[in-house]
Amino acid sequence: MSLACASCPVRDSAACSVLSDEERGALSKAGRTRTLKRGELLFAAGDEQTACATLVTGALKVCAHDREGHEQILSLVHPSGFIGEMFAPFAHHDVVALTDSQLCTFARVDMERAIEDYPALARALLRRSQEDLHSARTLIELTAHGTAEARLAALLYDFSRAASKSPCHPASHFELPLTRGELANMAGLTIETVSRKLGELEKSGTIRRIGKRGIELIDPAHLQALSGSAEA
Amino acid sequence: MSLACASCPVRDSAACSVLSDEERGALSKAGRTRTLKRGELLFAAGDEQTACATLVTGALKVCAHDREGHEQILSLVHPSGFIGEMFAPFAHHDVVALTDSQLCTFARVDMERAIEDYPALARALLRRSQEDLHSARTLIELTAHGTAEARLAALLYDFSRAASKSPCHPASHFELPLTRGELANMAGLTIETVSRKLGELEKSGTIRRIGKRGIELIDPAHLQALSGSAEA
DNA sequence: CGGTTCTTTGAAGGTGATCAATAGAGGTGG
DNA sequence: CCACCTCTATTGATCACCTTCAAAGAACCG
Repeated sequence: MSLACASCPVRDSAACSVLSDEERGALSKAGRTRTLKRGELLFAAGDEQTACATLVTGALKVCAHDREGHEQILSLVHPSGFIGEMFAPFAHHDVVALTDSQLCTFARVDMERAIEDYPALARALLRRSQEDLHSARTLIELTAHGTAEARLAALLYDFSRAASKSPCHPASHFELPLTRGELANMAGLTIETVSRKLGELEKSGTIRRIGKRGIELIDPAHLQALSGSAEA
Repeated sequence: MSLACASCPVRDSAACSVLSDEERGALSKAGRTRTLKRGELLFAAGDEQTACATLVTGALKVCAHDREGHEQILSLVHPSGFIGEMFAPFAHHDVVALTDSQLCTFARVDMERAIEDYPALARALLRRSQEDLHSARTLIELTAHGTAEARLAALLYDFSRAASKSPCHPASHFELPLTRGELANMAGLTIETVSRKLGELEKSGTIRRIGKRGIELIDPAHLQALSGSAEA
């Protein structure tokens, strides 16, 4: 294997985990590892020769830009996530590293062939795509309604669950992969409002800020209540 | 064939269009047609025995509800669209008919079997799922930023393109499948603001309202300019 | 025609955006 | 090691926009 699949941290969770060792070995020959530093661009909107990739370590954001250059974050990608618009003639969005990251990249033609050769891979990608769809809809739910406080609470609660290993219980401490500006962007607010509301959440004893990026959940139930979410 | 595939209006565009006639015939034996009247529920959030469906005629909305009962529209489904969370243990969202609709429904187990038996179907659903993902992200882009006018303009422009047969040029006249309240919901605004802004768009000569649901685009370029979108 | 629902229009108030300045963190080079 | 610079975050004051509350008008259906 040209890629270090044997020691890959996402070998049991990425899309390729459904392949047998031989199949995975064959696919890995077509792939290339790549490392990105924080802020580096993986794919650019408009690229015609788009590739796909599985994120191994780090974090990415998928974002659009309006014609005035304002950025809108559409999705975050965590390890074992798959990125790539395999059926579009060109990439619609930029993909940027939020932190230093490692990936497996594949040329589009190779991935197309792999999907035809390995039906299980197509099913795995279908499953992943539907999960991405669900995440996108969750983000719609967060940003469409409610006050600034509710949106921020919902976003933080969502992140705390993403950071947790158990799917239901939120992590009590986590590091935001985002700057304040990116947080504001996702919540549809301004930096200043986010800063103020975080301060209020801290004063009310709901969270505690640790350094610039760290968040400790002191009262997760209250955070969830503020978010107005319908989850149990 | 138990379903009228031969005369189905979406036989060349739905996911099942990738199947051969015999394959489609076999699948259709497992499916059932269903008609819904405006407002009827197809799937309810929390349903454990979820099914899937292809929309043949009409229009659907996918929506979530927060604990106070407020609805949030997450997606619209047009004919040939596929609905169903095939990998989730239960449905996350309600699916409701916006107008009288016809569908082909399939039990989950039958669709799972079909995906395994017909790899081309899995690929078709993957493609469709990625398109749905792109639509969801477009909606995020619409609702996250900009003024009320920009959001409404973007939404209307999006609908006009969906109503058009040619993928790029907007339809000059179309019927909204949504009430004012649903429009407001999708744009993240109130009914009153939508009503006011529609009035302003009409006074400025950008659109014309025809009856309660009809919209005529008088100045599509201006509408697009107001939307702040990055499209060419 | 009366009832219900949806839409339009009006006036007041609040929430978050904007503008502006300060403070802190991280990095580089002297 | 510290000075310096840049980038990010916090805090404050003002204002505009949208929401909220309220009522009247229009469409639909019995």
